Amino acid sequence: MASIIEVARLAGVSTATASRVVSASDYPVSPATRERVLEAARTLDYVPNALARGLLKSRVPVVAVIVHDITDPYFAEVVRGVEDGASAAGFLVITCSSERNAERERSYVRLLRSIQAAAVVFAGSGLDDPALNVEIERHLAAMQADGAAIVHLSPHALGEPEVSVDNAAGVAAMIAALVGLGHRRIAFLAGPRSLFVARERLAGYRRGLEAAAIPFDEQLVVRTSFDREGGALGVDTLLDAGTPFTAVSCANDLLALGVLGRLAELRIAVPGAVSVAGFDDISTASLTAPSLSTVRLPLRELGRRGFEQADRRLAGEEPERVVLPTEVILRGSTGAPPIEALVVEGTSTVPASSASPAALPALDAAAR
Amino acid sequence: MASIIEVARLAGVSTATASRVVSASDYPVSPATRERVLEAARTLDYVPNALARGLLKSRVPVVAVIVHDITDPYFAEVVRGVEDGASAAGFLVITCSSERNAERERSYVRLLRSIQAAAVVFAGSGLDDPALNVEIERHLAAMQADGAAIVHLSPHALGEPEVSVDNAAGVAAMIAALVGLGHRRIAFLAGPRSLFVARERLAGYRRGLEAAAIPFDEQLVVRTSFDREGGALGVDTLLDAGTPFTAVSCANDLLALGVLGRLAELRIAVPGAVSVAGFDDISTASLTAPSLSTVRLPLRELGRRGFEQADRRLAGEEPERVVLPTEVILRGSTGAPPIEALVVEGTSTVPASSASPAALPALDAAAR
DNA sequence: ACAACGACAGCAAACGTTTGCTATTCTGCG
DNA sequence: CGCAGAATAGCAAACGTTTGCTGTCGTTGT
Repeated sequence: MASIIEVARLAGVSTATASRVVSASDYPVSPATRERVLEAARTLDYVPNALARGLLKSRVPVVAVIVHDITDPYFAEVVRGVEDGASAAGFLVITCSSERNAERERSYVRLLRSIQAAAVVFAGSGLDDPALNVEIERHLAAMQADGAAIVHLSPHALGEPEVSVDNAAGVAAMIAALVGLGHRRIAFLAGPRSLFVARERLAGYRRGLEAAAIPFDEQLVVRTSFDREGGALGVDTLLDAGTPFTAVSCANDLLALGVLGRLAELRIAVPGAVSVAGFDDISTASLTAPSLSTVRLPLRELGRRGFEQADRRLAGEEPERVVLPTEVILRGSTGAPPIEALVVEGTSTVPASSASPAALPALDAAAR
Repeated sequence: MASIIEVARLAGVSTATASRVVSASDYPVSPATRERVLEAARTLDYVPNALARGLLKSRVPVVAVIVHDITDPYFAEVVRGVEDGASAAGFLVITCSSERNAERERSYVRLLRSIQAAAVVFAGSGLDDPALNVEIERHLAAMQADGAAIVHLSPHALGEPEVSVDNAAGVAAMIAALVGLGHRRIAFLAGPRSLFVARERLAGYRRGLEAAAIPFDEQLVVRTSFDREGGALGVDTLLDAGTPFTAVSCANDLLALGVLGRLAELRIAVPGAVSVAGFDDISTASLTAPSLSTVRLPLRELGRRGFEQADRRLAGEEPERVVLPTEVILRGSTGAPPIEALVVEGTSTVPASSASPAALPALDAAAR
């Protein structure tokens, strides 16, 4: 691998001059000399060594996006948004998937710090591992002190994200829509307790309930992992608990997909017996049977703004907090609650714990 | 950001000794000294500078995966496979999405070369831009000469991939399955002409036809982009051409998803009027309505083997070519062809170009 | 004709590591 | 008691850049 020294030698100039030519500095170099250097660089297939350069400049033109799970379409879409902006601005984007493992996240942050990445964008929320978070935050602080830009797209241990989506309002809006359809007993699959974003969405659920003057029932919220398995498991948990419900709202689409799957296995009609709603509007949502009602998040836009924010910081400008709006999309998986459920709800105010399973009359343990 | 010099000073040792401690070299250092250095490093929050280290060692413990499209589940799954292996071996994985843009791919390769990544895994096939490919190959050759491992998971400009999936056999098997169901007029959505992998799959289609002694009809293959839009467009093209068909086999699932969507819009029954088959078995495939028949690829395994291969090369061992098997998964989107079509096929051997549109009797331009 | 200045080129230091070699200390053995 | 040799520690060079400073022209203005 040719170095600038060889380029300089071949061009018959000093390394200083050669450097000034190849790095497109604004230092004056005569056209003739410049041409000779360029020619030499071409001949030798010269590629500047980013390490040496970064060593000196303490910054490498890379923006990293840290995601929880690279197979989750939510993150894929956000990454693409970041790419939209970053590539245009001459940065290269690298994606790091923590697999929801705080230790791995720590490793990535360390790597990024040690290669002096210009910016790191956290697409997912914090991981709630106190010990490791302390370390991660220390790295981030050090990077920021070094001039790097750190941007969060979700709530995290240290506070509010720079750019985000109004999760709580989104869920609340979906709850309102469900209530509008006639539902009163709405279960909520909240995702993992450890994810900040999951907590926000849960808060949205409570807020939505409150707005409709429906009492919160702990029995109706179940916490699982943020994936399809979690959704299936959630259905089982809900059914086992025996508390009646006519709709289940999920903290993300993957959960809802799992719910749909499990419900289909159990031959429970959607939306006939139970309505199902997701959150995120990943591309699969419109393809399922029935198609999934969900809350659309401007994911790509979120990524784009995330980069914008980073770029702004790099330029020394003040950050500017932005919250993107969401939109409820009603598709085939939601409908009016079954008649029996309405009757039960309408005629009595049975306490949740002792309510009859009238909302799902056809269901008993044997059916599963 | 504390450097090793400060650590050494604080510990009261030379940088050499400090380096030997923090880099876990096997050079002997007395326990007492070691402890002092470690303590100092902890106090100062020392993080080794990967740039300086890489500058000297000419290798950074990073394996990069280059994909075409980060939102494509196919690639996400492969990346995850690479991560499985790489993380275990102490490498960090970074994903670079070229967006099928050869120039961007070139930039990534340059970056990777210039940061001395230990390995780069190409998940997708080559991009068929001769000029840029020459440059990319030059970079790769230089990296390899430098000790980096380059692994291809798909056919590319310079030849066979180190690890791959038997694309042609997979498609051929699907064609055989379709033929087994009674289909004779099978269209093929081939994806873009410029993708090597698309060509392989098209070859599989021809081979499958040949095995069933069905003549190849150029009218039945349509080339589009490798995404949902391509699938929808493919349906339109096929219908416009007027050549009858009872099944459409797609070169990937995204195309098939697009086909399913467009067919639903046109109210053409699947599999009643047309059977649809995909390729890849992305996770969405089992969730659509009807669920998608497809060819399952061991994607995660592919990624895992890809890393294995890279690791082997890094260790100086000989590469070992491996081809992973595929499996046909028949779900709800395929079935027997409609009766009318069978009659037409059975009673006459009308040349393709003048065949009546009997295979899709309910269809005319007005319907769309 | 001379001073002053602008345009260009080169020297060498610095970035933060690793490592070959040399220097020092200590141990144990003859 | 002297010495070989093991066990440690340190010196300094090297990796490939960038850039402040200095030096050398040639040109312009008076």
